[in-house]
Amino acid sequence: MRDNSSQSPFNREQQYAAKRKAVIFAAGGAFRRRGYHNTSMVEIAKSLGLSKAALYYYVKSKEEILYECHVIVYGAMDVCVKSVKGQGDSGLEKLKLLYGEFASLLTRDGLALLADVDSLKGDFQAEVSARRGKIERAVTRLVKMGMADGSIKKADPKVTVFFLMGALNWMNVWYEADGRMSGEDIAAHFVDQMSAGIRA
Amino acid sequence: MRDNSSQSPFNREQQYAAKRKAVIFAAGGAFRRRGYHNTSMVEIAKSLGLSKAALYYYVKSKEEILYECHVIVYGAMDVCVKSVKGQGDSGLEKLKLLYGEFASLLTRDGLALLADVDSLKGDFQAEVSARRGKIERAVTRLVKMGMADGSIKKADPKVTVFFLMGALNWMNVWYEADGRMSGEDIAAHFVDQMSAGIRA
DNA sequence: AAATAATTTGACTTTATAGTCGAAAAATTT
DNA sequence: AAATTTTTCGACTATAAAGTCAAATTATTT
Repeated sequence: MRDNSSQSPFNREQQYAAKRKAVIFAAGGAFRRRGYHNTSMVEIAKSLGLSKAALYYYVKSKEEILYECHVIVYGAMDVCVKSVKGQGDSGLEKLKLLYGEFASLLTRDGLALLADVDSLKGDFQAEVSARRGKIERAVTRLVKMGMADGSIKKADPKVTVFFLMGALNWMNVWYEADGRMSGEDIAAHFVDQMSAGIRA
Repeated sequence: MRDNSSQSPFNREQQYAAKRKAVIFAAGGAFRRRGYHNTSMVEIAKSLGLSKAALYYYVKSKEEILYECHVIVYGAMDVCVKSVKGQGDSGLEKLKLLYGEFASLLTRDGLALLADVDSLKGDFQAEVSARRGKIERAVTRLVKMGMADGSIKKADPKVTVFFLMGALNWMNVWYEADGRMSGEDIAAHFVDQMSAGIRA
């Protein structure tokens, strides 16, 4: 009885977790491209070479997949928020760093800010809304800080944030890693256009 | 036998058209708020004090409603494109005028740029995509013009346009005519933030 | 007020797809 | 290689919501 419990390719739990993640990412990509309700469980299964029933060995429901997609992205965004803590001298500089992290996040790893929050019910929707709110508040905080320290032009903070988060959210619709332009180049462009729009 | 054929409240065709429009706008508002697939025909009907069956006296299918919603918005945007023709001295000035028209359009009349293009099939989707493409090209044209005449900072035109159209498209998600800020104020803010972002 | 036309409805059918389940197949352990 | 556990699947059920239709209701015309 060898103990393989910690060596990756032989570890049951890790294998399971990796496959579950593959299911969620395959689904997430399809959700981004065609929308949650326009993607069936059968299509997700086929894209992985599985039957629909096999999917339910890894997830409880289709809604749970959508929930996990959101949680993964907001988790990654939380990491961004932390990673820029303490960096940047002004509100604007801080915001540029954070926004750049967000933009490159969304051009990597197949992660996407899905819009389908309304397809979630009850606790799922509540938690996802809360996490989105948290991110939005982090951004708003920096915007207000910038307005206070004179690095960002004074204006309604909420609308300012909606504008720049909108541009980010819309990436799902058009961004495909098609090689025409690298994710980092797009991220750099976004930081430029965003910051020029609000600079004092 | 009086001839009422042209007096509005007694004209059959106009009555029918007005009611059909009410159906489409009620549905469009719900689609914007909760999404196409999260809105049932029964809900649309109830919001108008009708039964579901009555809806089908005015429209052929749910998909037709979504199609019409798109057509109405792109029609209104086409009008905007025409209305700013010949105005503005530089590419940037022209773009500001057009963008302002778009923004105030979307804060009036319950019109919204719906994202659910993928829920349309075949010809419906083809036509809506074509019309969206047309608008996008009109905007891109102005951006390129501005880059050529020196009023807009040189950068990748496509990404530049995606950014500013994204901010516009995202309005659906957050904008409610709740009085906190007037549509015109929001439109003015959007023009400012957009133009500052790309000005040479 | 009878006849005709427009509008609406309740009850029904159809359809797409989410989700279940017992058993088979594959991998792992003894 | 037998036993056990993990993974997969075919065939099924359940369900929500779209769409239909004949008949009832309401409005309009004669």
